[in-house]
Amino acid sequence: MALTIKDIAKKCGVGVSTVSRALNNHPDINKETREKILKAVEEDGFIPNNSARNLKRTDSKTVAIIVKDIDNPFFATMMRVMEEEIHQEHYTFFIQHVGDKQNEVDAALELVKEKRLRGLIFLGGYFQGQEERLGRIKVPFVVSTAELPDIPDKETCSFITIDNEQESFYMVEHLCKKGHKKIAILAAAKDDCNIGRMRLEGYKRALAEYKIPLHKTLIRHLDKNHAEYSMENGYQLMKELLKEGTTFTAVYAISDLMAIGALRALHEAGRKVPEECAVAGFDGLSYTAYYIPSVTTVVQPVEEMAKESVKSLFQMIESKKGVPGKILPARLAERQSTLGTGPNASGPVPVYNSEVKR
Amino acid sequence: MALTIKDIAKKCGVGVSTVSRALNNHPDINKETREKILKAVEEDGFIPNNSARNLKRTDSKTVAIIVKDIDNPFFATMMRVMEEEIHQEHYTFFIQHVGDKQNEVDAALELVKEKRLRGLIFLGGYFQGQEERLGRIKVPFVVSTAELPDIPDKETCSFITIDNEQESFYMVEHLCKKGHKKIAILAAAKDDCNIGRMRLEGYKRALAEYKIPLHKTLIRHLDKNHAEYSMENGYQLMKELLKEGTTFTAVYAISDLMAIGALRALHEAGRKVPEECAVAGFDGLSYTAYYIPSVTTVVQPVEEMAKESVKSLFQMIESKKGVPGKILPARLAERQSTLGTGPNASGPVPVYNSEVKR
DNA sequence: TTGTAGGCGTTATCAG
DNA sequence: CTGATAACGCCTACAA
Repeated sequence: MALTIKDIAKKCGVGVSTVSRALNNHPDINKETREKILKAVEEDGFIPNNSARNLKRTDSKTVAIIVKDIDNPFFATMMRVMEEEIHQEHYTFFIQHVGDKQNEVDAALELVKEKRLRGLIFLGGYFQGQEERLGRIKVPFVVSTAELPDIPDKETCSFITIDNEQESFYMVEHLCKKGHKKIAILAAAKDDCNIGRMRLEGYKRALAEYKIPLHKTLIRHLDKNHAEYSMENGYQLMKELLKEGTTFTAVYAISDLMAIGALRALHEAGRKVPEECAVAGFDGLSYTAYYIPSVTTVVQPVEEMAKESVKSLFQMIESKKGVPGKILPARLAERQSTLGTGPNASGPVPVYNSEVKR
Repeated sequence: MALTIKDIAKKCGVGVSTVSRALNNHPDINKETREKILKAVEEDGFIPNNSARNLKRTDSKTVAIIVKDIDNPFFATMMRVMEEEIHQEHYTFFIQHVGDKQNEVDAALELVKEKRLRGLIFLGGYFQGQEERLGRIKVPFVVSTAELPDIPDKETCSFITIDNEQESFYMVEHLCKKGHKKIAILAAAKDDCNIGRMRLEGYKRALAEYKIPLHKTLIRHLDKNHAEYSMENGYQLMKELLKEGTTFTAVYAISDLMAIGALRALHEAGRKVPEECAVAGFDGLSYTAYYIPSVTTVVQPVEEMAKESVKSLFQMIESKKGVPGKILPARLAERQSTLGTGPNASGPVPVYNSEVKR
């Protein structure tokens, strides 16, 4: 079997507790003893068994991030920022992925027990209908980039998100103000009841407010079986729309990836963007700033969301009280894909746009 | 304290071992007893403590993936494929991220002990000079998308990668064959000794083979302090090059992200691609197929690499013998960004390219 | 089929 | 400052 603390103790002629003290930087230990032990540890390549440690420990100064959707293109950034913030608090942390079929709350429940977590952050996931389960999590947690339902008997939880409906509304309003009246939307699958639906709602509300009738053929839903907000799916949706020949002067994709797929499809069909058709996305992926044409989009405040998530978590850990959820404002970045478009446009579309903020 | 197996036992009026048996689907247990127990477990929301389990267990049917660089854009795909493959073997698995400063091998060593892993896969990372440490990993492991140095006293390890130098060579050769003589390269930081250097070597060799003298000003290195292969860094590098006014007819970026940054910079400078300048990348990110113009690149066999990694791992787990490392061929995808370019070009550049394979 | 007891590798407690 | 020893929660002989 592998090396244990006992072996080290024996080798150094000390008791196991002394070794443990050396390993954990306890103050009450002779300097030389400590060094002798650490040297032996180094030499033999001894590694303490974390399972045993966690089993015994009550306190861990550890938090975890539970990530539901690896693919989500801005989770990488969020994780990096969270990592920094958590380290600043002198906590250790780790990231746990949960698969498509796994339940994120179950994973959390296990982890809290296993690792003696002080708190955790959910990155993505879907929590409607999981109230009861969530209530079982005994440590504070924050749901990041997703809505959190009300949880009976649970105080120390919070959420950070943006107002998907409202931001979506702003985007469509932006198009309306330019005078667009035929605005197609590349939306989520029909039965979606997550952010996809919210963004669609925003679209509908904006049109209503601007007295533009809804055209069913301009609302394109993803297929149930290909429901990812991917470039490929955006591409396909756009192609179908083009094939049908319905007129439209603007396309709003509920995700940047879909917008890019759409742009590709438009390009291949010979439709010039933005001159002949405006295109807008949602999310604020950095890709969109580099695309040609650069893509108008709703930029999610990624860094801030990450920071606020961590902040809320530690607030709860320290105060043992809940903190209210936060809805952060996003930023509409107008880029070339909608520039100078629409009946209300005044001048020609600028050809180059180094001046457009990336 | 939280619920334990004892509480459940007491509640059901049985012994702890019976509960354990129910929990672990042991065959020798009365059906009704089992159901009674499971019902109680469900009711109380009991969750076994994994630390205790792992401590006791010797064997776990678990493998782990250790990911070094969250940002790497094709790791997401690789992870998904690996996940599928590992599940097919009826193993459980999890993904562990290690931070920039953390050492991946140390993380592995800990994990093996803690979770009683049967094997693990490193995704990314850097292993030169870590031979001794790697030798301490007592279970089989595979290094994916990175080189593995020779490890004394360690049989059951392997690697999966592509030949970065050779593939890079092919890409540059491709440009040479088109008649390009002034080929700029956007390369890694000067002191890079990883894939960045290999790709640069391939560039040099290709030029040598085609009797094209090296122009120092055409070799643009990333700055040490901004060494990521990012769009932003590619953009900056390209801008500098353009500013200097050196002539070139093609740009080869050692990563797709940098290529896209470069394309953006060229666009903003009014240089038409591919008409006035060819651009090529490396990696095969799906994004390149949707960019306008679509980007010629070296497509890494992502799926295959993932599958082969898992395959090799299980081969080693089962046979307890090492398997030789594999170097997989990549595919050069010619797309619009180099189409019909160079002195040897025959016709005009096609305007649309729905026919170009995405 | 079920219960009891011992031990997995640590850490915490408490004497020394 | 140091060393025994009892947990931590679970699994697994072994006995019943």
